[in-house]
Amino acid sequence: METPNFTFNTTFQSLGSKARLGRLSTPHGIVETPAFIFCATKAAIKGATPQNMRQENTQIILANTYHLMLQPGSEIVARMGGLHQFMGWDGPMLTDSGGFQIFSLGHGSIAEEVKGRRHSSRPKSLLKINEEGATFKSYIDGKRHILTPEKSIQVQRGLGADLIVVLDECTPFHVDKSYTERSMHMSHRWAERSLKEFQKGPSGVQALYGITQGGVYPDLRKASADFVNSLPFFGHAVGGSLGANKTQMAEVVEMAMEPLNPARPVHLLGIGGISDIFYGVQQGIDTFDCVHPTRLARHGGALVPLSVWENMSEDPRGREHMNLRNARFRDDSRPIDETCGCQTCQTLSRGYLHHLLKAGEFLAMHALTIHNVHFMNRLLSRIRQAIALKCLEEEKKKWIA
RNA sequence: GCGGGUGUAGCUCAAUUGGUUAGAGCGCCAGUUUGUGGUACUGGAGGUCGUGGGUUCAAUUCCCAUCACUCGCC
Repeated sequence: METPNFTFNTTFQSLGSKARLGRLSTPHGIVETPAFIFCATKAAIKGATPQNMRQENTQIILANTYHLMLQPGSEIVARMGGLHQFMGWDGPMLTDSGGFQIFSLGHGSIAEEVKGRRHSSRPKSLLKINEEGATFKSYIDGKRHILTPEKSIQVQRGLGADLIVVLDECTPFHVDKSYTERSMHMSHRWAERSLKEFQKGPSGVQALYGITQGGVYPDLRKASADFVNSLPFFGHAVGGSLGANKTQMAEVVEMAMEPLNPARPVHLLGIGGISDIFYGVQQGIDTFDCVHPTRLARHGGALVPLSVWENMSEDPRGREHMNLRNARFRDDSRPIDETCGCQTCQTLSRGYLHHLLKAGEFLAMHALTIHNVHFMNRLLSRIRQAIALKCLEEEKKKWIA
């Protein structure tokens, strides 16, 4: 399973938990893990430039196969020199398989159900799913597309990210065990087909991640882990339904992680809350990705550590961000977080950001995105430091209550 | 000065032949956002229905007066 130009080494293993430090080496650079991967869905971080991302200490970003295959198409990106050159990001990069979007965007309610939520009125665009692959309508022009495991790998090859992922079916939370089991086996067959297609390509250019399925069922999670362990994937991603709430998610992550081969890096798909990251790290997760930090920024939310609430004499329990749209920030001349070193906190006040949000100025989203990106990179950096110093529990108390 | 029109939530407007706690959008106040269809979703506060009379069991609704704004004509 050695993939030329790609290596993953555990540089430190905690004794108290499964938390570990690692070095994930790619042709575009090294990622110190645990690390957070920001979502540049359509080859763009919404509201920030690649320079902004580098300036705020970003190690790695991700782009979405689903969106890019529809617009502008992987051929265009390939002709433009691949994603790195296309978007001006020369660091490590990952693309997902497009599987999740087909189900979450297509089924309408599944995205919500997957994460234990409800209500959605999106049009259904998923037309058919069978052994061959998934047929869906483009949300852009209604054109029919078929995404097969082979096609997903081909598209990702054209996009040219360092780390790529096998196509899977993301089962919604509400389905029963028998459906989850059948779906898991089909995703396994898709994984084998993805791997076979992957091996037809040039070696040493990209590394492939396999995904563990099994929903909330311990025996299925074990079977799926055994399966991905048995194939020569470079890394693993924890996928499928993680349950209906945070408590169940913790249980699922634990049961999914336990049997996975520790020699390979493990990515937890789509998770990015502060408390979730601490939990994941303690279960041995090496990388996370989530739209939360950047989406939250666009809605006026700034991620903050506990000290911010303490400085305002407010109860910090359960809070991970401040809503700068709140009227109480109208005449607050302090930065979001006095201890933050980001560009936004160096120059802009809460009161000004509040005004920008109220006035609908794009600058608000830009400034908050930069802050949240810096925050996540700082958080993960502190977590790595704490793991090395064997004080992760103490560190955690500085970020969440 | 004469004639017409309009006055309902902070704003733009709805309210069935007069009939129970007068609605919506936006705004405002707050909450939610976890493998991103870029500005979504949920909840909440807020009205002496221009003012004063009158008719009626009952008036935002009908009548009179009055004020404000507005259009047209002398």
